[in-house]
Amino acid sequence: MIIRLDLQSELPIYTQLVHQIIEGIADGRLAPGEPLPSVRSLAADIGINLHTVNKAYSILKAEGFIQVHRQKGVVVQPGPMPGLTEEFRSRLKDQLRPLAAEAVSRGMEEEEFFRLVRETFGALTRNKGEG
Amino acid sequence: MIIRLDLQSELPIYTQLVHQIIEGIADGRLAPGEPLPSVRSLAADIGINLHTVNKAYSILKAEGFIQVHRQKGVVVQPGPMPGLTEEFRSRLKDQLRPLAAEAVSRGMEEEEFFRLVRETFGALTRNKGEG
Amino acid sequence: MIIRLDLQSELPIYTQLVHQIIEGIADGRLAPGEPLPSVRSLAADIGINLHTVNKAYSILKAEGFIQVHRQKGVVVQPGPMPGLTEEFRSRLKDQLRPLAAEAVSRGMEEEEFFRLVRETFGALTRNKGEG
Amino acid sequence: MIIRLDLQSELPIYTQLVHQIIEGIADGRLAPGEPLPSVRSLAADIGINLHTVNKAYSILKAEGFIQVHRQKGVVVQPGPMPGLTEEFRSRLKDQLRPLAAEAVSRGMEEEEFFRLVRETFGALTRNKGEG
DNA sequence: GTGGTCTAGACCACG
DNA sequence: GTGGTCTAGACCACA
Repeated sequence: MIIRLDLQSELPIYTQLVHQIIEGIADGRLAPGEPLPSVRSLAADIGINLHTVNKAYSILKAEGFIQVHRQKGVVVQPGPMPGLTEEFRSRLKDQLRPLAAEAVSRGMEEEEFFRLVRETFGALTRNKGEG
Repeated sequence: MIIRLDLQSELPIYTQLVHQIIEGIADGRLAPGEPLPSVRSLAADIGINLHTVNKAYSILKAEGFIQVHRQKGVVVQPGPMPGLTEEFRSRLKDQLRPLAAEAVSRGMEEEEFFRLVRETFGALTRNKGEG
Repeated sequence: MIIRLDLQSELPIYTQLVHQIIEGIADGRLAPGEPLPSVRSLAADIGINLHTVNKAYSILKAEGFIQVHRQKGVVVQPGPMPGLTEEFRSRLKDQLRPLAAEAVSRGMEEEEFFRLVRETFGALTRNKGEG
Repeated sequence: MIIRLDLQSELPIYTQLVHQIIEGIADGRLAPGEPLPSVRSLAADIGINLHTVNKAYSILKAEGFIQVHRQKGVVVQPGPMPGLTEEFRSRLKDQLRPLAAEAVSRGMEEEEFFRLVRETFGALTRNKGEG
């Protein structure tokens, strides 16, 4: 999978990495059980330190998106993905609120906001399973 | 306006402050031209550092959401609010993507995601102008 | 609080640190809301790297035993401590099992095993609140 | 005997194997003098590396829980099992302490802790000799 | 001054 | 070869 990083971004590299991998899982480019590159090789590939990759993997592991097998490697969670907990729904709403608020205060109509959301969501599910 | 801060949040306090004020503008609790508390009084009210309030106001001013007059104080932008630039649309999509991706990975249906977005957006516009 | 580390132990240093701090909370030497040393000063005090302390603090934070305030410092959880989840009970039993099994296979009587457990547990609660 | 392994566990596989066999001895499923599968067959049965089984057997042999004969194979210690050394008592207490401490911090009552210990211990001795 | 992030490089346990 | 741990040292955002 191709990883796109913006080293100038305000977002930490490991966060971008987490996002990219979750995105890969969401749109089907990363299938359950599929192996991920080792921390070393991924770090070398994208030109960052191995510890940064490690941190991203640790987060994904803690959240249940990937599994780390002892001294073997890393795979996309083959079993059930982390589910729709209330904690997640709550976090999602907390993160949507400032986005919606800025859109509203800039004068964005409900219609356009929904269109943007639909596009974003649709782009993930459209190709699902083809990857 | 009541400001809610989470001092343990990963989000910097000044960012939370920026969000809260934009939210206030979005839902109408803060009307154009309405005066905001001075840096000093707001800092004292919510028990945070002067610099923190200052940084939040600076960002809001730079983005055009408020005006800062040397003597007269701080007011919500009385003229045209910052508009729907392509830069904003692009940023909005970039920020929506990881949220949508995690929702999809966790098995959220399009329907529920839209419902959450609608709720969040609606909560802002429902009371608009009444505040 | 005095931290005792065994650098030769099979247990990672950060794990020992986590244990020591939880022990301090359990026996009352560390009261809710009490500040903990900064990562730098603690690392210097006990002669280890700041990252190792950081990892211990991160784990304690993730589990809810401490709070990390932005750019201020670290305090023992002032509110409700992490509770008695089923996940914890399950983990506790999983960790007790091999201990009990080795004791049994070495011929330890139930009576002595319980006595050891009672001593260990009692040593924590005996001085509670005097710390 | 059925061996249960968790390949995602933080515990090394060989440690899990050691635990399982000691547990088998403790609860009577493995009687003194009873033959154990060869390194090769056990490794094949549970689908792990030869070296891993070998390491587990080496530890069990070093501690005195099993005997390894060049040709005759591996048997559960037919003579006296490793006994209740002070070294073991000390290790046991060191391993119980962090468990008790976390339980106390999480607000577990002495009563429930003992109940869990009793259940765990009892589960081993209840069926002893029947296996 | 605080924690957060990132880099670089090392050694070890594991399988 | 893999991830896990530890060290050392640097820069930054935050308050």
